[in-house]
Amino acid sequence: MERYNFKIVEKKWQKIWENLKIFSTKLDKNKKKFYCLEMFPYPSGKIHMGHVRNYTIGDVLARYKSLKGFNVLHPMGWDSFGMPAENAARQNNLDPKSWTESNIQVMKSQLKMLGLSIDWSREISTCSPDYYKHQQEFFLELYDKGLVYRKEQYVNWDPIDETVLANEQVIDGKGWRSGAVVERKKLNQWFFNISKFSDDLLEDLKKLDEWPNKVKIMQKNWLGKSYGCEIDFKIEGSKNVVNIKCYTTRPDTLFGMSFLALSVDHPVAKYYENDEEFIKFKKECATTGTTEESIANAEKIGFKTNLIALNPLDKERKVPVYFANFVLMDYGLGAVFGCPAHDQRDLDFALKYNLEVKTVVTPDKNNSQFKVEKEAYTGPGYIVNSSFFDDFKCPDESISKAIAYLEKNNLGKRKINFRLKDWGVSRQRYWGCPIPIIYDESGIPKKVPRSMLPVELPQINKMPASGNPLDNANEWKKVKLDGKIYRRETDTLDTFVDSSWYFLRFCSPHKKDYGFNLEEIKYWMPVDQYIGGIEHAILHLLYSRFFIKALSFENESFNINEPFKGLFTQGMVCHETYKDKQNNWLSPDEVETVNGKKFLRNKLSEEVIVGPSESMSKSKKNTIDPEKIINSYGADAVRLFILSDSPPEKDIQWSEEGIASSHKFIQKIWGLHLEISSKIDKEVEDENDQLTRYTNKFIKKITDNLENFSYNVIIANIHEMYSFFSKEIKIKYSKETLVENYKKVLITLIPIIPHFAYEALEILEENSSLDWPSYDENLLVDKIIPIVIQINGKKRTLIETNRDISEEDLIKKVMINPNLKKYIENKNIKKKIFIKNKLINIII
RNA sequence: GGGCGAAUGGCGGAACUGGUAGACGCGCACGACUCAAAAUCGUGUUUCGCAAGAAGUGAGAGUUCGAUUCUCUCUUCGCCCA
Repeated sequence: MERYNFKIVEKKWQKIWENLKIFSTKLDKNKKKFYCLEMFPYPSGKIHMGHVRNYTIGDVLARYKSLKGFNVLHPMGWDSFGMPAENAARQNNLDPKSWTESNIQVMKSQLKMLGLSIDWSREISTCSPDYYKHQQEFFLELYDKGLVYRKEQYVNWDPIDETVLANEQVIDGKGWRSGAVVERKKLNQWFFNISKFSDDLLEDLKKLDEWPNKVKIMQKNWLGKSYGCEIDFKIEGSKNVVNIKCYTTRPDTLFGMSFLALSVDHPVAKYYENDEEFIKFKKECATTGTTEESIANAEKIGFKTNLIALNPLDKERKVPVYFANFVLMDYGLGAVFGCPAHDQRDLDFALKYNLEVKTVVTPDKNNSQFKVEKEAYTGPGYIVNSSFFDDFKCPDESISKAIAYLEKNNLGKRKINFRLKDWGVSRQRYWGCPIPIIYDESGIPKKVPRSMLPVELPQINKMPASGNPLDNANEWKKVKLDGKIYRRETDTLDTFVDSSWYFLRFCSPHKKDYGFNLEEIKYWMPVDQYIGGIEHAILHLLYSRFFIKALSFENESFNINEPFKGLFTQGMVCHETYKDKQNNWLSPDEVETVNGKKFLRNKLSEEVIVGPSESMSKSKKNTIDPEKIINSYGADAVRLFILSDSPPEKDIQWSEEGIASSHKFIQKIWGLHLEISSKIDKEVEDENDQLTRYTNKFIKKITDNLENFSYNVIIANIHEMYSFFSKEIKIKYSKETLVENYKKVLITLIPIIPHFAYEALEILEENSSLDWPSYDENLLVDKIIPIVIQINGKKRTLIETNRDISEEDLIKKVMINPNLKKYIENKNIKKKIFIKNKLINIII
């Protein structure tokens, strides 16, 4: 048998597809469009198995939709700005641009090896001025709409590297590279007013019925809408401070208040700026870090002021006012009242500073003895010890009645609050999109005129050891405009901005005067199916949704609400982990299997410690290089395996046995192919229709499973098809019948193993246009079917019988069935449950 | 601490709206080919049992003629938020 040579065949078809430009797409209003998009990669060096999985899943869908007759847009680009390029450039003594560009070349050729149906004529790269020019235009557009503003915010500052650190670069309060203790530093930064759209972002989630529920819930929690109340507290003890406003979601526990806590950044803090003790306390707070989690886990500490807050419901109750490290200025109003009995954080604080703990909610109305001591009670119940709030049902009734009371008496105001904060887009980095802003001598910002866009990054030869090169690019920083000298903004945009609109750019990638062509995005948008990792469930997807809303804000011609109609989140690719006796990680290449046990490849006497299968990562050395695998097994085998073992939304375990078996299977269907294509055409009398019936069912299964993303089941269907066909073709069929069915099967294989399928179709001299095969509903139903016979709900046997048999006729058959005799004989039949064409259950 | 999800053979997993549990693959066993091995092909493979049969989808209950599927309680694991 002639073996299938994937090396020749795959190269051949990739070349044909490229030369014929069959994947390049044009706007065609007569055809229904389908926009299939996978999250574009960061060009980090080489592709990894995660990319292979992501892009294979997308390619299956794109090729399927295209065979279905859709006008498919399936583009690819590069998310090519970002910190790794700066780090790599520092390490290798070169500049981020050339590092990035050479990575793109490598990864592009690797992606091409996979045989993806990508329209490469639409390729974009976010670090190209052709791309970021339009991003700068959008920035100015949002600026004009009042959606961009500047304010001071704290950043993590590394005093040794003289650089701003992202949260993930701060490890145990120290800079990841320098090890220096990170400081909190206030900087003027640019913000997008995403919180303006909080309600829209929340409301429109309801429309996204093709998104995983999980992602919608995560976004909902992130937006964090809460219904509460602003309460005005009268303050005694200072002539400067007469009142402080607090936001609370639990005004019903106001009678349990025993202190008021302020953020150290609260406006009231200015009266303590000269207090040495306060300065010391503020410094101590600064070491806790800026993430919500580190604040939550830190010990609760406070600084007692001389202020006294009056409980608005009972002026006789006066409580101390503290500054506390667990109150954040950017949530609510930077001030909260503490009710220790019903909030664990408040309770920790109260116990530390010996403050009153007054129980005001009881879980049980009849239990007057209930008293909170070491553990706050946050569950439902009834209000107690609260004067005219007593007996309110907690929480729903009590909260709404409390708010109503406070509003009526002018003590507070109903208020909705969101957890979502505005999006800080300034990054003190070189390798990002320059912010198109200049400052005059007095520091007043001014937009760079459109005619001067793009603001291009200055060329550098290598990254300096520390600091941002833009700060030192004196020539670049200086701008002459209308006879005046301006200084450029040296911050660049967060790379999440780059990826917030790239899907629009794909619709008109070559348009010079604007980021997109309205007619084209009206045809292509929204993305019908977006595919990527769950790690982007919140930020990237939320920012993209915001960006679309910001573009459509005050712009009626841009009437897109949501960028992604369907979302699919694929699982990770995992592999076993290996360690030697010295506890060093080993890569799969260093391990050899002998008789089911794993040994060191170069020292077969030493057994390897096999760890659990974990997501592939360089640090655990359990990565597999896709290029190597493609070279030894072929792209089709890789595609087949990456789809076969697990549902696409779950994690998959990469295994050597698995990929080898996929490769073998392709050889096996090639054998089937040779057998069918070499059949001699003979007259066949009385040909049965089993093959045609089977093919019909097969097409239905594949089609249904493609629609449901049950790609792993499709592979199982193909295995079944193989074994059915190999047996069935031994029975006499005319070549015509054989080829007709087999051809349909081959077309369904195109999305999965395209090179193989095209090669096989070509040998069959099938030059007609390729359309997704339809199935005949009539042929899906069999005339003879098995019916389950149950006695007392237990399956006893199967009876093969005509379809649509009546209950009476079936009972007759049951009665004479020898296997059933012993169960029914001399028994009283109490009841019969008959489900047509499925089963009969006889109760005795 | 809260939210969401999951749990099916030795392993990955399949099972339509409650109706034949374990498809398909891996692994394993046996057989064929071979001097032998690899490769390939064939057969078998939930557990207990020689068999008839019985048990069986994390544990326990419930609804139902019938539950992997629906409800409740619990256990373990994963993810997200804190």
